[in-house]
Amino acid sequence: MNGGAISADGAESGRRAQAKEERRSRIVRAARDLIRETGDTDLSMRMIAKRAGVSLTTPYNLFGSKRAVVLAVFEDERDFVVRFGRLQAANALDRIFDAHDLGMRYFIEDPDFYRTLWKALLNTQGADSTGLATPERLERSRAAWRALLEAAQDEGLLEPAISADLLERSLSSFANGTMLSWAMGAVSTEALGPTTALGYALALRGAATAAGAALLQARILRCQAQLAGD
Amino acid sequence: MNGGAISADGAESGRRAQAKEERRSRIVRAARDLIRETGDTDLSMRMIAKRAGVSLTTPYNLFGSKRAVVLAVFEDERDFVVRFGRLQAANALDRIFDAHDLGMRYFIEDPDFYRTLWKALLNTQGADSTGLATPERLERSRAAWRALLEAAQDEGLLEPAISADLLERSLSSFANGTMLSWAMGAVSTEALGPTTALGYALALRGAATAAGAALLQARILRCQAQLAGD
DNA sequence: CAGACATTTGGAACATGTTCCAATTTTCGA
DNA sequence: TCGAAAATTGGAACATGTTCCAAATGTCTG
Repeated sequence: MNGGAISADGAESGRRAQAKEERRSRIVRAARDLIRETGDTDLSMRMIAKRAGVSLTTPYNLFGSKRAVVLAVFEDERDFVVRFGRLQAANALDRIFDAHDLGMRYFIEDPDFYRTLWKALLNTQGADSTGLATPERLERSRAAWRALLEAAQDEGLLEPAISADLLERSLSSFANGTMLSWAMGAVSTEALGPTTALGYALALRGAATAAGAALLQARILRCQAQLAGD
Repeated sequence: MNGGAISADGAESGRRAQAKEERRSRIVRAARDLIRETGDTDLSMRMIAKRAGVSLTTPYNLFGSKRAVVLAVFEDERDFVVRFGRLQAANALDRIFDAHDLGMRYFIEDPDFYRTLWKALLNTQGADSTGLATPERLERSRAAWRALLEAAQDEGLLEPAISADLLERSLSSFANGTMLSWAMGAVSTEALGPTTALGYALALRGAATAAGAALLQARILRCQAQLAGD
């Protein structure tokens, strides 16, 4: 029944599975290129299929919906969590903002591309509506952030009485809200970085010890100054 | 050229304008009723038009797009800013959370309705993509929040060094992000209130004076306790 | 090698948002 | 009251996401 062996890392190696995998990535690449070249326009399933050299029904077999294809493009572009561990900053709070910078860089360096992606991901016509990331991806990312927050607690910069889990949720909600405004055009690309950083700093300072609060106060004022030049 | 006189409050009184106004509200009402009765299903322009007793093209003449119709439904339901001024709480911070409760109540009391509305508003297919509110509405609401924040500064609960305008933006982004998660199903309706309140409290505490921080700390722990029962 | 199986393929079909158009109705100004 | 202007109307049309189907293609198992 199960064609082909399954190797250690879960990748199937049968010829059938391999061909399927190749079709998958051809579709993802086609979608990515179309967005890169034409933005929103021509990002239709018929176009994607034509570009990928497959039939219109194939993306539906492999992904299920247009939204799922776009989500695959999104996650394909972001090897975010991988670089997450390599943050060098001295204290945990600075590492948090370095991580934030890391994440923001994608959007700032390629705004048109990611804006299109985001807008497409917001379309929740289908019943499933799997959020803005694959469950596994989401969990990995959340765990990484939680680790940073817990480190900050261990270093005595954040109050241990405030749940790192809930704090992570708050930061993530804040980021999503700002991205939403950005995708809709209410926040400019230049303001995106400082705006999210300010929100992070405020929320973190709300959970900070005296030592942490001092560090964050400086950052808040810096973000404010950046945003003042508008 | 301009048919009919224009009365003081901007409402036109000519027969033509009156008929148009009535068609407008018939369409909005039809859309509202359809959402109430069937949720997402059957919320098509053809259905709305049929229910409103107008032709399919009329909503496009009067509103421009389906999204604009839904936005009109949304704003029709929320006389939010009106009740905003009548908040009684002793200190400005409590008034902020009362206002927050006021706003949340809509969503919590009628989750299906508002979830559908939100999901429809997220669809930014058209080029215009006017955000989540009419510009005038948005500005009125922002001004009301700003006033509350400035009152808190005047009462010595929030630091005056932190811009009330930017703080308002942060709170609003946070609310939008949480609503987004809620609309997509990642946050339950029961958790919606405490989750947004927690985010507000954290961000406000990040901008608070010592006096304000103490008040907010208590609220943060209360929200946390509410969310722990999951 | 041959048959069983899994997938892809074309193609049609459906509902949808949106636009265009000519014909019609309704209102307004003189 | 009459003609001009401003809508609405009905209908068709288009592109889209999505689903369905029978036929074809390729792959695995015995």
